Amino acid sequence: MGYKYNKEDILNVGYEVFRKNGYHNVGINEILKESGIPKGSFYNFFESKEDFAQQVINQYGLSNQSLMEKFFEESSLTPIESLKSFYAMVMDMNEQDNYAGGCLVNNMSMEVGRNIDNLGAAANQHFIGWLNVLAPIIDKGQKLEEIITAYSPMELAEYLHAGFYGALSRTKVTRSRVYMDIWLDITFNLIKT
Amino acid sequence: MGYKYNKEDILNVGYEVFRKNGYHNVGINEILKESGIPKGSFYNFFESKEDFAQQVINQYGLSNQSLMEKFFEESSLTPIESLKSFYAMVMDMNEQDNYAGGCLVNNMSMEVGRNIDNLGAAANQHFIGWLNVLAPIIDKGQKLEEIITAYSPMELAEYLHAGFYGALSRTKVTRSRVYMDIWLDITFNLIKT
DNA sequence: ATTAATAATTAGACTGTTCTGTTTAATTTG
DNA sequence: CAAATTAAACAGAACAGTCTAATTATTAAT
Repeated sequence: MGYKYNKEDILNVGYEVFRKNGYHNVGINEILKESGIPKGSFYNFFESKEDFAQQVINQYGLSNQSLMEKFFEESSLTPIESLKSFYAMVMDMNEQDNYAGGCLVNNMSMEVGRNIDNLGAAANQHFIGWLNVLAPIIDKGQKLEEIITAYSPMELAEYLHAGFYGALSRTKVTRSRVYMDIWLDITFNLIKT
Repeated sequence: MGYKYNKEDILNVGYEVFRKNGYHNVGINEILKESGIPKGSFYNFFESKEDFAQQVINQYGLSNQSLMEKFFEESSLTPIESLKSFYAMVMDMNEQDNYAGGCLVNNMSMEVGRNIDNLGAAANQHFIGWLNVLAPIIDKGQKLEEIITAYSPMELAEYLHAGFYGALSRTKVTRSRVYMDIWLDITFNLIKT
């Protein structure tokens, strides 16, 4: 028999709350209230708010990477179509969320990436992990002559990554997916052979 | 003779501090300390922290729009080269800043754009203002057959805008302009005819 | 198997600091 | 002298984190 609470439940609450409300805008008490655990238990599991946030980032970063790997493994489409359908799926998820949260790792990276070194480094590490999932798919697409070869797979992966997050961030204030859809259309028209 | 302090000095301090450290991470006391004014004077000029931040956003948003307009007016390059050199200039400025702050309006839009409506709306308004500076230049480039015509000037403006901010945000955690430079190269190769 | 000892977890009151914003009085300007 | 501004003490709430005690789970001994 385990104890009453477990870390993962608290991390999941942290994920949702941080993603929607940011880091400095969220107090520990909000995490406690949402997860129903008392303060003593929280500080038994986590050293500090910063340590907690780092574990939240790591949990989401790794689970998102698994999701990406699984998506591309299971996809029966060609590389470029597979990539496009991946972004379309993420965009659908964001629409269902009413464009409220965006990506936790990107939000954290922007808000505290330069002020809290550990959190910035964690965010960057997961970005690199995700890019390393994209690059081999792009490589395949290039070898199949679906995707332009003027740039390396990693360069194009960064290009997709940056463009997508730029477009995603626009949805936060426009509350519309219009330009995110256009981003997808333009990007995949431009990188195809 | 005016009084001892004026709003613009305080707004400039707010610009620098908010840009580098965010909104919720910055207390009024930090603004007071940096600008050397007492609390009473601050609340004489501004209704609240939120009101202050909104005026900071508006001042920077408008001044950046003027800077853009002036840049393109004075540029002797062709439209597409003019656009590219504009982004190169902004990238240089960001490098000189050691990738520490990024764009105030974008940062605010990301951190509080969805939680503090007034600030989100202000950020979005300035984004639209900037896009409306870019679009006519893109239009000219299309008419000169320098730029692809498959997408409208506004669509391409959003594409540049989103991609640039995505690439810019990457510099915050990588502390390197490598992929920002690659973004510039890829983007302008892809949108040229 | 039961019990005793130990370790981990739960619980929430409490601390000291920082937060935004208020208030009242002094000072400066037109 | 009247209005605007300056000045800083003050208030109340929220903040991250600590502390002591209680309960619960695990391990060791019998």
